[in-house]
Amino acid sequence: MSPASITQATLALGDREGAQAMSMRRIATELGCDPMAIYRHFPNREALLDAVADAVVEEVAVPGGDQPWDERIRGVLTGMRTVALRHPGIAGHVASRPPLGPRGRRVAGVLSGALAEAGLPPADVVRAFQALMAYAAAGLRMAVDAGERDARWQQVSGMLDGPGDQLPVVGSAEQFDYGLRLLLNGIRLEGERAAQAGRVQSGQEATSS
Amino acid sequence: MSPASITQATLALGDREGAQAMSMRRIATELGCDPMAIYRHFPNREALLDAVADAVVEEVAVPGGDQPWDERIRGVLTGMRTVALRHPGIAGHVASRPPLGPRGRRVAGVLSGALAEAGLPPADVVRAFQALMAYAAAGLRMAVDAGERDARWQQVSGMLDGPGDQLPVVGSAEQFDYGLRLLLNGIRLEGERAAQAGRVQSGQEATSS
DNA sequence: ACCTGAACACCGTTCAAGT
DNA sequence: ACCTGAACACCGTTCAAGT
Repeated sequence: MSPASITQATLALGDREGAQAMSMRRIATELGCDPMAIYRHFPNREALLDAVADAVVEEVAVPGGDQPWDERIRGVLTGMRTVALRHPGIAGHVASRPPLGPRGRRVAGVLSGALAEAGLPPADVVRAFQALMAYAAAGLRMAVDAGERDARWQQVSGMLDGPGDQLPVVGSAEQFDYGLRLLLNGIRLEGERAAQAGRVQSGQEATSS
Repeated sequence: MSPASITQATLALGDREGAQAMSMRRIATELGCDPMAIYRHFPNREALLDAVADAVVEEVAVPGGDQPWDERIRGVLTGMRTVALRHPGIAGHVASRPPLGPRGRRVAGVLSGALAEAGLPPADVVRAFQALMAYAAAGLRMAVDAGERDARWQQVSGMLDGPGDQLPVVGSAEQFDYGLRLLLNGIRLEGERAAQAGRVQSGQEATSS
């Protein structure tokens, strides 16, 4: 009985039987102990789920620094999505929180480094970081909901009278990539503007209108 | 006792005492009836919350068609955020679902119309629509969480060693607007590319490389 | 036939009683 | 001092019993 063993058992239970199986009582049954024993290692259920989410984030492969900044952002965010979807029980919790556990900071570091390299000033790095995390969380949640919760997102496609059957599935990887491309395009533009403004301010003339 | 009166009572209760006050039992107490009476008008709790969310979406002002497409998107999405935050009890539920109730379709119509006007082909209208809804939901959720749930998002600013105190507050309107600008910039670029590709395909030459 | 409320199968967490 | 499990204060929903 340690924080790590409780975390692992909770993750396994969620993988096997879904999010609502991860109750303190069911987890205790899985561990063969009293529900109250868990409270000796975690202050409450939320703290335990945070630990499980952080364990999942550890599986995300961090792209090497040799790749261009946009590829690093794409890699780390699609990695988070893929890894979380391998663990359906905890995916919803991963989506609802920033990756700020000990393991999650690695991910945050990649993102902020890449955004700085894109040319964003420090204040905008924070803004863009939060926008990316928000988008990644929502994309993950759509994927989770599409699988388990309802068919309502499916109606969206029907409403917007596009080319019928060939529309991207809601919450799909392709759908996720498209939104990410929009954001990365927007970030690239912001970075270029900031670089140009910097050049003008330092006395050099801009080369294009 | 009608669906509408139950919906209104639930909304008022949530506004006054928060999300977790909206239990079937508390709602029944508010209405002065048996909890089971509600089930004669709604199949389950989720359906009731959907109705409450839809009632809130009705308050969103739909921008006039004379405004440019990006202003219409900005207007309708910030409107959803503002209106939802006026009703903190149900805001989390609004964030977790697409606005597909009878009233929500108005919002969906504005977005898809604006995206088509931006020059996106039909399949991309659906993709961009979903990306925008995902971002709006996540931004709303950040605002809700920042207020009620935890201070963890606040740590983000601290980690990314920006200019200390002057960083945008997590979940703030300013933060929301920044991410929206990134997306709208990305959409504008996509629309221009699609227009250019269309021109090339129809035999006209592109004017720039 | 319609309506009610007792009962079922759960929750997370507290706290007093045991070792 | 440490640990346990009974108990508290709730859930959403079913269903049998009443009118």
